[in-house]
Amino acid sequence: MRPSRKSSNGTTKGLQAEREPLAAVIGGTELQIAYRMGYVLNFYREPSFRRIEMELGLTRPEIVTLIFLNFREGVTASEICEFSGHLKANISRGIIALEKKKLIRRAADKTDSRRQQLFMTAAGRALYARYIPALRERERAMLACLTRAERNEFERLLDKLAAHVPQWAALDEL
Amino acid sequence: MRPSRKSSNGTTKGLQAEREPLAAVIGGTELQIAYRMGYVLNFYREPSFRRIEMELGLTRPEIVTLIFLNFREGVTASEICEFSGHLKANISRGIIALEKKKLIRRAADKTDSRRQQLFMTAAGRALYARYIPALRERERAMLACLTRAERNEFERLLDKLAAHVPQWAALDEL
DNA sequence: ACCAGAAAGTCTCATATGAGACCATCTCGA
DNA sequence: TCGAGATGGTCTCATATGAGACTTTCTGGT
Repeated sequence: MRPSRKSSNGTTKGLQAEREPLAAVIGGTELQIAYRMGYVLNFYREPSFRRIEMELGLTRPEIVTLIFLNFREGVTASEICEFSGHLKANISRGIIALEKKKLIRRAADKTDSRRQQLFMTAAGRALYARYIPALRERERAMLACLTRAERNEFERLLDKLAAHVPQWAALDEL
Repeated sequence: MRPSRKSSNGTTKGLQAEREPLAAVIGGTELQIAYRMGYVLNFYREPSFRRIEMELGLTRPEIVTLIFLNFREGVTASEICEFSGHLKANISRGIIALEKKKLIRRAADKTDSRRQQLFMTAAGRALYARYIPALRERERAMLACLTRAERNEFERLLDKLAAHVPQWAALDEL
């Protein structure tokens, strides 16, 4: 499932109500919780990411790579894959592109010459600084309807869910 | 951000621990809550969807369209866009493909000849029945680590977030 | 010390997707 | 009643993506 549009023309009117209360539609599918997570997340993430893609000429793997590098320099491509969920082919392409644009640089890992550690350049840091505020602000807006206590609880539950991902993510039968 | 791989070879070992506790990485980016939502959701959604894509030869818009139709017949393309987050061009293509495969049928809306209402065929229902159990089961697995009370609370918070989406989703400045 | 298999990263190919133009129909105000 | 603009849906084009083959390097068991 991919994100959401403003009806593709500029309004979000359709969301407000009209023929059915929103809740009726949202809760309608069988996958209640998963669907809602996707619904909220899509509206948060997609418009911002698309904007970054268009205005700064970055692909998603590139955007995500810079986010990870900002968090910790020296990270490798496969670590980014592991935690971003992008396919390694795409992260690889993104890294090549980022290096070409001088936004990151690579250094062979001394202990394992297959790996290459990644580092931001000043230009990379500058570009990152141009798009991250909007993402932060939009996250804030998304959560604004929750009380502080609710937000804390929501985060706690998400942490718990995230910590348990390894227990079921590998179950391909599902 | 798109989903997650099993390191691309078949194991999920990298997730378990190794160089850093998972939590350190997960919580590392600035966008704590948004990132975690994406992380969990990706591991839930992507493997299942990819499997459906490959085994049943459906695209994502097609999968989603069948899910919506199962919930309510007679829905139109733009309604599916509105709540699924897919672009209308893609839903349109999906609908055309689904009709070609005889999984749905279309009927012009009498009151507005631009719109066309969509209905599942028996074959569509049968195909839907083939993939939905795995999605349900995987959602169950994802939530299994929560107590019943936590799950209820999580759902309540998601509902609240979803209900407030219209208040900020349109803010393009963000 | 060796070899089978795993892991990191790159590449190719086919395809699904995003952007946006386009057409037809509808709506609403003057 | 007319015309401007909104809306539903389709199409085209360029591009990002998924699948998976491939190379090189590392690892663990014998």
